[in-house]
This record gives sequence, structure tokens and C-alpha cells, in this order.
Amino acid sequence: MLQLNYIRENTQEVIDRLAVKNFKAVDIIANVLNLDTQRRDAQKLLDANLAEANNLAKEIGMLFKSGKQAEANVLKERTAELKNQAKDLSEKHDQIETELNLLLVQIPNLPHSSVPLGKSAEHNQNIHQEGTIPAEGSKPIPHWDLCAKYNIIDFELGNKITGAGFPVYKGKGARLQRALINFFLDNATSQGYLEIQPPLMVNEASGYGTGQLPDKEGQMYHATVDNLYLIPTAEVPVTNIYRDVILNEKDFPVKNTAYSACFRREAGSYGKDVRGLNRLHQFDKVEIVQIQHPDKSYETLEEMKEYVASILRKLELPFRILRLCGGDMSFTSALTYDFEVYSAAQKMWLEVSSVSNFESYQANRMKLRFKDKEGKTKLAHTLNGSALALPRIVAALLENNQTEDGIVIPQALVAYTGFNIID
RNA sequence: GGAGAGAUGGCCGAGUUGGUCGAAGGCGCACGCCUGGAAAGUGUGUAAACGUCACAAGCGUUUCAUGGGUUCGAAUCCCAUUCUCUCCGCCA
Repeated sequence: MLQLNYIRENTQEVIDRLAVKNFKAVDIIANVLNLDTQRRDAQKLLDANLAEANNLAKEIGMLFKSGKQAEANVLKERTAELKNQAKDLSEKHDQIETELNLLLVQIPNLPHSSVPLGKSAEHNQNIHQEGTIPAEGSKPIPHWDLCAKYNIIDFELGNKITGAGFPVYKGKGARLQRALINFFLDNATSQGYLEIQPPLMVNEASGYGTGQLPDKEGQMYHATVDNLYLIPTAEVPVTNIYRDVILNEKDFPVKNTAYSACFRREAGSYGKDVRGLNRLHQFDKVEIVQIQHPDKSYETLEEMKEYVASILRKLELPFRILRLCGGDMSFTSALTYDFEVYSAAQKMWLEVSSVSNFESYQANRMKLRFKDKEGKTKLAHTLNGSALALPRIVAALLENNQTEDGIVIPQALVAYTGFNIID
């Protein structure tokens, strides 16, 4: 969430910048500031009350020690009075604070100054494109048919044992998954990322820390008996490693990578573009996470962007990079680059990675801080990106690399698959 | 799942007949002295949040797992919850 101080001191700027995200902030900000004033007033009264009570308690203690019971009892009457008041004051204070927080979590992160205006995906800025898009006129087979043809991914079998969106990978299909995961992890660790193997289930506090809770609750699978959530991305457990942590400045940058299965209910996204591997309930992904000094986070974002591009290049996939417009960005992001690969048979761009700088938005929510040179505690910046999500990479590899003899594996992957063709 | 023990500051660890306890001591860390330089030695400092305020100092409030209760006053007493450890059961 945004820092209250910042809203208080830069009110108009906050409202203007939120407008880029098409968020009408005037009313909610006014409410926040109003509650903020109320909360501080309430705290002043409560603090004064408690201070008096504390002093009286000390005096009473002294009187008891010197045997002046009667005098002590007189003071006790006053403390009883204070106690009653304190209860009311504290209830009022807590109530205001709860209300305030409820509003604060509804305010999205401020977009970076480079974020283009726009309402939806069509207004995203295409900032880079490379690789060869297969010529029009060719009639490539879509990946779901290729999966059946070579018997590598079985959607029907997944339907039988679990349900839609839970495919079964077989033979070279399974091996390809394993190869990609290892390929991605090896690339990341060679760039200085520490490999993490996180839990696939998280508790409520973690879900709240990265912003899935309370509002996106319906997107996660919930094991109600134990009140645990299946992770929608490794970002959740990995970033939460640093919840309530105060780092030293010399710890920067913190670089973590993690492979995990990801689980998403995808409630509400039926019908369009969900065929085959395009949208699954369970899929594999390697995630990269960095925690950085606020002064360097945008440098780091560019570095992460270049890193993701380098992997796609190694896989020889045509891709483009988009700078997301205000309307298409996530709630918590300040600047996001999306990576899309071209899928030859579907003749469309598929999102395979999203690299974002959250600045201090997540850090504020989960109290991830660092001590700067003067010894002051400040919020760190968090960044993350997919590097990469497997299903759509697989879809593009299958469709783009199909030949009469089979699916050709890109050279960089052969060492991992152990074969150079799926036939 | 059953029985028992326990949860204190970055770490270890005192404190549990309730009263200057945000909390002894040690380690670690930071700075200084010592040294040709370092180690050793030595001195000082070393939690966070919120409020007041200049995002200074100072002052006030809160925090000894979490939430509630008893009391003028609780790390210290009571209740609930969570977690950890030991033993038993079950088990990849």
C-alpha cells in the first residue's frame, strides 16, 4: 500500500498519478486524509490518558511502600475513571484505524512517469520486437493437435483425473517440462540469483503480504481445513521470506529465483483463448525476485528485462516487449514490461512473462525495510518477473518449430532434453 | 492424533513470591583508542511502530508468540489460540 505520509504531503500529485491508472482517487483520498486526522486526534487523547494512568500507578506504588494506604486509595478512584475513558478511546482509535486501512488497501500503486496513458491492452506500448514471424500462408498445426499427434501432453487424461486445466505430460512432453525448468534455473543462478525451493502452500499472512488477499481471494485455491492457500506464483512464498525483515544496505541486491508449480482458479475466464496450454489451473513457472535499494530499482528493472529477453533469444522464439499502459497494469505495480512470444498456428502473441517494479508498495504492506547509511530504517523496493512461465513457451515451441519430421528442439535446450526432435 | 515442556531484543540467555524492566549478562554489529598494519585488549553505542515535531533532539504511547482477562500496576497471575521441542502412535 501507499505510505500515508506520502499521501498527506503530496495529495494532488497522488491523485494526478492515479488518474493514469484510470483510478478516480479524489473521494477516497479525501476520506483517507480525514480518517488520518481523526486517528491522530484519537491517539493524542489516548496517549495523554495512558500517560496519566502510568504516572498514577507509580505514585500508588510508592504510597503503598511507605504505608500510606489511604492516600493511595484516593488516587485509585482517579485511575478507575481513566481506565473507563481509555477503553472508549482505544476502541474508537482502533475502529478509525481499521477503517483507514480498509481504504488504503483499495488504493493502487502509483504508476511510474514513463507509463503510457490508456485503458486496455491495445494501448500498451510496443517497445521492442525481434525474431522472425513465420510467413503468412503456411498452415501450421495448433499445439493442442500437435500434443495429441506426438502423444506428449494429454488434456483428456487430465480432465479424467482432475478436471479441465490440469493436463498430463507424457514421455518427451514430460521431459521437455523438466528440461525447461532446469534450463531456466541454470540461467538464473548463473546470473547470481539464489535458487529457492519454496512451500507451495502459504498462510493468510503471506497472502496478504503480497496482495493476493483480501481482494483476489477467489483466484487462489483454498484448503479451508488448514486455512492454507495454494500459491498462484512463487512470488508469494519467496517475497514473503522477507516479510518483517530489516536488511542492511550492503545486502542489496537480494536476488532469488524459484521454480514452482502455480495454481490458479481463473474464475470467470471461460471461453476465450483458453484452449490447450493457453490458460491452465496448474502450470510450472520459474520466477525471479529482486529486492533493491530505492535509488537503484529502475536500473534493476531494466537488467531483469534484458535478462528475460536473453532467455527468449536462446530459445529462438520471436518475441516483443510491451510497456503496459496505466489501464492494463496490475494494481500493485509501478511499471511493468510484458513479454509476448508469437504463436505460429494461433497467429497471436502469448504473454509469457511480466516483469514489474513494485517500488515500496509491497514492501510497505509486508514491512520489508533496510537500514540506510545514516542508520535510518526505510522501505526497500521489490521487483519480480517470470523467467519464464512454461505452458505458453511450450505452445510456441511446438507451433513454431514443427516440421514434417517432428518438432525441432532449439539448440540451447538439447543438452537439457537429451533429444533434438519430438517425433 | 495422545502425554509433557516451552515461546523474552539480530543471536544466546537472565528475569516468573507482580511495582523506575524496553528488559541484566554474553555474542554479534557500529564507531573510537591502542598498533607500522591486523589480531588481542579497551571505551562508547546498539529494537521497532505511532504521536508531538523540522522525516533533528527531546518527550509521550505501544510492543517480552498472538488475542482476551485479573490488578492502581504484568515479561511475571488466569483463559483461549498459534507455533516449537521431547516421548508415544501413524507414516513417505
